[in-house]
Amino acid sequence: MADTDRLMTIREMCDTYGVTPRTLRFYEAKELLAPHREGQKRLFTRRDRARLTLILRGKRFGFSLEEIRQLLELYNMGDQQQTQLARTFAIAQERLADMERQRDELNAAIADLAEQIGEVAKTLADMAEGKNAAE
Amino acid sequence: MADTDRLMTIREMCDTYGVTPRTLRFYEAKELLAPHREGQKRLFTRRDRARLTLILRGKRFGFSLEEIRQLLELYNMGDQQQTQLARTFAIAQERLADMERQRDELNAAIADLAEQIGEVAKTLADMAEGKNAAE
DNA sequence: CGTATTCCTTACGTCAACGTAAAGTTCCCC
DNA sequence: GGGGAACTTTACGTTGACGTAAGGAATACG
Repeated sequence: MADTDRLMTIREMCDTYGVTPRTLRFYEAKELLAPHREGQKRLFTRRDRARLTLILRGKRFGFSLEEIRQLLELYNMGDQQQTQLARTFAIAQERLADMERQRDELNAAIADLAEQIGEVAKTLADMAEGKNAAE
Repeated sequence: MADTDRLMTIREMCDTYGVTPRTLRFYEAKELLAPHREGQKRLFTRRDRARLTLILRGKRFGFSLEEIRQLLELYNMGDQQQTQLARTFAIAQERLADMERQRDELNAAIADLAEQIGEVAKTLADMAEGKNAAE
């Protein structure tokens, strides 16, 4: 357990997650991360690493950092006030619906693009046989 | 057929697709669209509309306008030179792979988020029963 | 005929998400 | 104790995708 609970320097974080120091400091400034300090040096906890994983995932889906920040609240609420919890719950449900819509559209676009590729593949095959496309 | 072949003004386009004039002019400047001109006014064809649909779709998946421009080439190649066709074909295959990866990640994230939401829903239900979350 | 609407071009402004450069600590090593 | 490695802060720069304002032309309306 000593391993997962290890505190990491900014450089270790960068190497592990493929980001720059600037990015980590930027996320801290935006209150997405909150590393500990030893003197003035940052030390990233297990919690920071879990959050960073979620941040990077969120980014791949086109969420803005601000949206991600709101989602992180959800992952972080054990026993808060009911009102705030319910509000974040609603936000998360909307995001989920968004993501499902996006997935559906993505699947449609994949099918679409695959079909186009198939046709181009045929054209290329014909050309390889020496046929002229203009015939 | 007079309907689908209708030429549309910039305002009709904006109303139909929910974009601003600036956006359409911007896409033209980036060579994503190529509307006809009547005097100096733009008239958008059926082809422009089809392309705009693809542009907007692409954007929802996080493709840059430049990437979208390259994809649009594919949708537009009937019989081009083999070299160029093959190159675009390769690009399209990479994009397709990207999209499939994105879909897979999206599905994982959806499952993830759905689970979190489920847990929060339980917490809310407990609270509604009057139980204290701290108990 | 005036003016109102809709279009146009040109060009500077903006916002997110960092990059990058400058200048200052802290700690380690020989 | 001089240097260099790894960290820090502050602050201006960059890129993509437009927004927005300024000023001009064409058509339509009362």
